[in-house]
Amino acid sequence: MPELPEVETSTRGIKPHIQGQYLSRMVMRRDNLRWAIPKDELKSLEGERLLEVGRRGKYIVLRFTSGAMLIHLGMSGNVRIVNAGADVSKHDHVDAEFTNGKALRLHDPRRFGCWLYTNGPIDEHTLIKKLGPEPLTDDFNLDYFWAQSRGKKQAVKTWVMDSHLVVGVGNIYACESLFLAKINPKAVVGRLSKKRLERLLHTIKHVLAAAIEQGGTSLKDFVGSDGKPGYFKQELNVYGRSGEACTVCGQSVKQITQGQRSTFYCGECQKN
DNA sequence: ATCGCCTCCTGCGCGC
DNA sequence: TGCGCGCAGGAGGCGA
Repeated sequence: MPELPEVETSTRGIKPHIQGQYLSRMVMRRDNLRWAIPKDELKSLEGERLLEVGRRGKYIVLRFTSGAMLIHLGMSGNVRIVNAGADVSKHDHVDAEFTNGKALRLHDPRRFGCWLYTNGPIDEHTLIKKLGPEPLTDDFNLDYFWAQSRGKKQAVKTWVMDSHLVVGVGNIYACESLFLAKINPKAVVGRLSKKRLERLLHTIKHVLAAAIEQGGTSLKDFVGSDGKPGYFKQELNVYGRSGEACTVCGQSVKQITQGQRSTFYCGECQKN
């Protein structure tokens, strides 16, 4: 589902409605998503003020006075602002209701997402502390990217999708970044030149920034927090275009499988 | 340490 | 119309 631009768009969308508000009630309609929902801990935040709505990687972070909530949308999740108590549809698993009458609602058919609690420093949470740098910050730079690449025998496509290397590069943006950098997704990371890694670094930043600018990619499940779809899909060069003409050279776009995920690329533009 | 495979789950589009 | 199949935006965990 959502890749980083979608999560960022969601975060920005929900923020003005709930940041600074007081949590009135947690409504949890299931016991678990990917992991158990820590109901008692989440309920312990009722009455507290939501100090900040933020994002780390693909986690939406809601920071309260004595603890925080970490929300991940998995493959099929979305969050939106509804009126507290609004009609519930299938797969609306959790609502966080606020005293202004609004609620943050998580909808996630496949339930690969999660809604967790932590009362320690957010950066030290088990799932957060191992995450790589944010792609749009200077922490994600050529020195780092180059150093991480040396000695790696992995294919570059699966490597850039590892959130421990850099967060936020999902299947769509990995394919699109490699296309724009003219690098074959099967290329072995440790054998890529610094020049090519520099190009990839820049295309990743560019593609993610452009996607955020446009409100995320609109595929099946993604709906922004205001209910409007994103508009990036029309700009995709290779993702989901198997058999169609490459936008640059006209050759048929190829589809292969890497790490149990589909990879789309142009055999002509991305020869090596 | 590194890598690749498996897994969680529902929904949708396709071919028959 | 119905059924079975394959595939879908993530990523932790495991075994080799």
